[in-house]
Amino acid sequence: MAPEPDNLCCPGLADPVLSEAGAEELAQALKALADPVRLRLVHIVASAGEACACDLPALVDRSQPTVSHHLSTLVKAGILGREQRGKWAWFWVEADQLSAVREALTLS
Amino acid sequence: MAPEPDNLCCPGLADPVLSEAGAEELAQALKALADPVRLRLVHIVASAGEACACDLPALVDRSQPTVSHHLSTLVKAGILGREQRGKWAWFWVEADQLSAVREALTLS
DNA sequence: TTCTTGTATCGATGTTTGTCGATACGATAA
DNA sequence: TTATCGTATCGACAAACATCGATACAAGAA
Repeated sequence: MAPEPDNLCCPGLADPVLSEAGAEELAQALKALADPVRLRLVHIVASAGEACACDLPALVDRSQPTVSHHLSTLVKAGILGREQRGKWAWFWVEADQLSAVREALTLS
Repeated sequence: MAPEPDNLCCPGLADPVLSEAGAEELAQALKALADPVRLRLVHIVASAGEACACDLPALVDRSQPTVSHHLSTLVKAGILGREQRGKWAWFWVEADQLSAVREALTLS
């Protein structure tokens, strides 16, 4: 396959541009965004500034448990913030985290 | 759950910011990027400008079929370009597609 | 406290996905 | 042509995931 273990055919190919750990972390954030329902949830919340969970199942046409699971995924990934207000759960977009993902996708 | 079918508790929540089809398409591109091995492949290729497939299995520590499968996923998503040169397959980053993904992640 | 209601968790299921060994395809070399 | 070698495809398998119904939890209302 390759000519030699450490005599690569392409120059500059040995530099660890993106570490294994860094790739794992970025992939985790991208995975949270790489679902059509979650993308729509993020856009809906972003366009409203804030949104309470009560409206979201109807807007994305999914069951309440499914939406809850997706929201929890997005919160865990740091893309959405969450706050309980009375009996309602409110969500907003963590713009910084989204920017970080965007910038991590900027290659040299 | 929600107060009324079309009397939402949050203003501006009914606008279809991101269509279902648009979400599906963007999710597809993000899914192609949302894997640590594929992310490292993209970064390796980007840092070298071009890379032939021969070196990549060793650099990402995966078998040749696995790397071939990942490269094919990235090419299908439009993130990598591919050209056969003699018996070697060469890859490069399609910067435009990557920029498009980045921009699609910019909310308002 | 008891009742009501919004949200999260549990359990199950069908689908997708990352991975590899074996094998087929393709292009150069002999 | 035949042999060699780089790459893609096939088949299989385990792990991850999206989804939902049922149920548990939590917070206000009565």
